[in-house]
Amino acid sequence: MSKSLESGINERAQHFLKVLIERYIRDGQPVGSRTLARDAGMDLSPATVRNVMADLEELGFVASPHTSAGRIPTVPGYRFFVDSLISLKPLDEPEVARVKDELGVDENPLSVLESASRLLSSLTHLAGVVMVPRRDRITVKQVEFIQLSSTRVLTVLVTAKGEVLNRIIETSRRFSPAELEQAGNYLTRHYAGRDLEGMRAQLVREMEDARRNMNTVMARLLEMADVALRQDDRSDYVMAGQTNLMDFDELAQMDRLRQLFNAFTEKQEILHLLDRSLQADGMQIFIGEESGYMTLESCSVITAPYEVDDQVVGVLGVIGPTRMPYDRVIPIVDVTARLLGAALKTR
Amino acid sequence: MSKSLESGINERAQHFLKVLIERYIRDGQPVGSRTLARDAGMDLSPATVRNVMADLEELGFVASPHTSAGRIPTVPGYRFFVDSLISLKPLDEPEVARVKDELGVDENPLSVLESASRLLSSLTHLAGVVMVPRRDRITVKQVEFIQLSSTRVLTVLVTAKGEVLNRIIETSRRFSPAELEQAGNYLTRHYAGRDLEGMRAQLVREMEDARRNMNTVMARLLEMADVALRQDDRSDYVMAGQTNLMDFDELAQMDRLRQLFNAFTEKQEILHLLDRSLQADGMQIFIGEESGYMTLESCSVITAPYEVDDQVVGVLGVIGPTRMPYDRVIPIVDVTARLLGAALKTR
DNA sequence: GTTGGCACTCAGCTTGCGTGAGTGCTAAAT
DNA sequence: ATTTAGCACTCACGCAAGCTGAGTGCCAAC
Repeated sequence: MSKSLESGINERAQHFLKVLIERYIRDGQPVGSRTLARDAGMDLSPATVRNVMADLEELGFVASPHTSAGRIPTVPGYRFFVDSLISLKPLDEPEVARVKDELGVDENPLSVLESASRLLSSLTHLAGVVMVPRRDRITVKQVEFIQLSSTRVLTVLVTAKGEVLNRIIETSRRFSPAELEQAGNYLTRHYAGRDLEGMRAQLVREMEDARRNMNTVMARLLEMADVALRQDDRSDYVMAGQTNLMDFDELAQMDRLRQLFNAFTEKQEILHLLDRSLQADGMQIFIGEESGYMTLESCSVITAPYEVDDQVVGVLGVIGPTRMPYDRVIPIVDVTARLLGAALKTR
Repeated sequence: MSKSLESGINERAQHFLKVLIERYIRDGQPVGSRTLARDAGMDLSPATVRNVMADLEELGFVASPHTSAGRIPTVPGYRFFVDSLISLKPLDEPEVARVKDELGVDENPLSVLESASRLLSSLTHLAGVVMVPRRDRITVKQVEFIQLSSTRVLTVLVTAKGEVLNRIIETSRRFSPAELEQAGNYLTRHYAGRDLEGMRAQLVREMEDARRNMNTVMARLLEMADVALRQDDRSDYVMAGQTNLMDFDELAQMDRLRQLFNAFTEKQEILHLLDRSLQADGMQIFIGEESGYMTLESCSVITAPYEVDDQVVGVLGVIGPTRMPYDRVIPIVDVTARLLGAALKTR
């Protein structure tokens, strides 16, 4: 209607939106024109602010829960805020030190992940989540085969970091212990230092060779190894601080909370979301309904990928109510992701 | 005071208490004299019932939340009820069949446990919990040692059921692959079929022998094996249906719920309780504060040990509000424990 | 020992009222 | 043309009053 509207959202309106959202995030109350006029520090009267608010409401950035309530941000409002208005509050030195420290102490890779999710939840007072690294980028140091029964063979993969992966495979034919040992030694000798994916590719090539040279025993053994490597442990995550979410009154209704906690134990929905974030590299922010899951209604999810040796191997993040302190949370997720990557680096 | 009181609690009073508790469990409302008079089916007037109630209150079996409210059971009331008054409602055929069925389908021992806890929670609408079996009673079929580095050896124990246990041990001395293989073969040959405990006992004896005969290499190897077997995986449990507990209004306050869910993720408190139940064999019922944990205030826990080949290897049970249908839940826990034992039996 | 009657209690619901925070609109001021 | 003051209006929320119903304890009669 008015000319200033046609040109979209002007400087001043943006400033008001920013202040409004910051205020709302701080104390969870709808923000009225009086308060906002004071907070914005621009020496304007509440009446003027009301005009601006009306514009912002028209544009869909804010809404009022009822006629005489003041305004709260909408999802598009938050979106615009995090995309264009936010001033991030980086962690201070002691905090960074703490993250480094707590990620450093442990040997066992799994408990490093657990520390990370505990850190995320305790720094943000939200729920922290860390996807376990994809294994196919992990380097293998040693391969052993152990006969379990006439048709079952246990494959033991030892990773460079000293983790041990077990895989049981059914074989069509019985192998002698000597053959198995030989196969293990062969793989260890020729493949050590490669990641699973690399091993698999190489294996396929050698299988061709063996078949051409009519070395059927070798071909069979390689085939078996291929099956073992192909078995992808389906992805998983570790989580901490779920109960933090009980403190937010926007999630205080039992049915909402129940849905949410069910999603946490079912895992697949969260896992799917994490996987999407893994594809789209870089930090991801899902605000409210944006994630597309009913269970995460009125929740926001912030994720960041973490990399080991310049390879993205997983994502981590936090889950909390839409009304969360993005300016603090985003740097926390970011830093944790970086430092987790560093902590997982081959020692 | 009155003559009937001195002689403790008489037949009729017991009947009233039973009916009252059944009624209260059914619909969660304090039970008044009028209702109780009707329910008890003894053709007595409310006034008479009131007299009896006054006696029961004096004895501490019931209490009234406020002056004009009717009575609800106290913890001692529930206690007396489950010890002396309860009429259990056994599962019907289809239900037993369902339990058998769902415990039977899976191969993997861990997912059998998960099925069990899911079953418990879905049959009772409470939270189901299953402790993972103690390993030291489990029979070992095969032992292998794999050199990881100069001082680290991976022990692979294959159980009779095809489970694989990994243990990494630090050794004081370097062993050759041949020595390790020999040791593995030796243990597999001489110890296969025994449980971990049995192996450990035998091992100690042979170590003595070896030392006497100055066979130091053998002594060292046996020592190493001893370390591997001694490593107890600390106990753990699987749980299902936690969110069921959100439906009970006696647990609907956020702080209570939060404490409870924290206890579920912390694990040690629950674990300790399960362990106590494991010591005291037979079914255990902890009502409200009886368990001694603040976090389980106004919760009851019902556990039963499950056995494989006449050996108690673990416990399972349910956690729910004090006001739970004990008459249904007790048989469910009982049957599930029996059938889980059967499902885990060596095939 | 059992019962009816009676006075009493008290949680919970409804109703009405006042208050305060906030709005939109209009007309005047800058 | 923007900003502001003023005004009427809306509505959640809190509070007190009042009513109702379920229930009790006690007493006197059966």
